[in-house]
Amino acid sequence: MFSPRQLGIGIAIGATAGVAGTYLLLKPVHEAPTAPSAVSHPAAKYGLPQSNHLRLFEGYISDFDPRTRNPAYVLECITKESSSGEGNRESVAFYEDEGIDKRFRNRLDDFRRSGYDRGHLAPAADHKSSQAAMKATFSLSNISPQVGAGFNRDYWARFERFVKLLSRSCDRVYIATGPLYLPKASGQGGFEMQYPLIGNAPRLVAVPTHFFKVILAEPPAGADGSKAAGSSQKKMVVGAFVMPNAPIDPTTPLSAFAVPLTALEEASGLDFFPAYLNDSRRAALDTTALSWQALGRTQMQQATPALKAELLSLLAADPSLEPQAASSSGAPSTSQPQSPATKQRPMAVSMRPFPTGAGGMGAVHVCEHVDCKLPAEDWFQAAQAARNSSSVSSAEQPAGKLPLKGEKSNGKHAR
DNA sequence: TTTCCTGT
Repeated sequence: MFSPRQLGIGIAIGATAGVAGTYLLLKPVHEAPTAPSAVSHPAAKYGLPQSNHLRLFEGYISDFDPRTRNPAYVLECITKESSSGEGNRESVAFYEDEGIDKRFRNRLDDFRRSGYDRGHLAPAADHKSSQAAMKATFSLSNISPQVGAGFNRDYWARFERFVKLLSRSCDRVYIATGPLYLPKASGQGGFEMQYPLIGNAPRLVAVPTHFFKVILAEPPAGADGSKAAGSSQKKMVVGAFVMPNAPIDPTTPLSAFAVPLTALEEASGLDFFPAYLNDSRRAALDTTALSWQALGRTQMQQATPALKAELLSLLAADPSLEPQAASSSGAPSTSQPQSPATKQRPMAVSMRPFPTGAGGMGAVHVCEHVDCKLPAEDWFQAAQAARNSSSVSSAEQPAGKLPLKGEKSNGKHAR
């Protein structure tokens, strides 16, 4: 009668209903919605033990798990507007979430000299519409310990940028991000959990073995009247990805990390986007996700030049080939006229055909919507180079760097 | 168009 799942849903609804405009950084929002009086079971006369803390911030929600001292998940919604603007992280510092009791929250000291980065789950770059919005992402209730080099500062950062770019081809992008603690196979067919912890016992912060992102993107509303007619055919864009909290080969295609939602939900205990995902949608998307994962892993493991060329040709297939599978897979329910809808796709992203992709009950996998390759691994260097060349607008020579070196050497010589 | 850490 009072299953944890029902409770969770009730809490979520109660909390979000009160959010509207009143989210405050320091307000202990977890107290109101989880009031023990909400449960009338006789065993709960003196209240239920509290284990999770729902924290509402401008731009995102964190469901903080005090056992691991990580968020259980962080949920955000980004748009082109929210992810661009004046927000600047230079003047922002991480801060402890005083809305969580001292016994339960993670602390700045936990991360100091831990060897791990303070990794944003809702990325700072997703919330640049105002300085306040960006600052909110620096609350430690949005932070998990992440491996820095090779992961948080590299592949994961590129993944975040990939997700952010979805907000250019979709109206709204809903993203659930969180840690995973995945067991390893132990000797005799069993499993065991093994992961580091940082901080001081007993107030330890778990270091997740993996991180996930679940993406649910709304297709753009018709910009013109002509598109409005086809709006019912616009498909939601959905995908789930899981990556190890470890350095990742920068050449790995993103599709190699696509996972079936069902598997992620079974591993995490979380039911994602329950107001949209139902069993049939989930099943269709899971099939597609496995296909993309297999493609990506094949690409990763057997990257002989010949196979690379073959895969590249497959990936670069003509966009006009788009969802043929509706006819081939024999899903009669999805008997939509395909021609108008497919031609109206947003610009700047390459539409990709994939045989098992159709029949997603109104949804397509992320890898069908855009190339599930990440931007070039040297995109930061490229951006820096572009910045340098633009700042040295008149003089194209790299001499702009020389004065810096000269200053340093001058300082040394002065001594 | 990005992540972060290190001292006194």
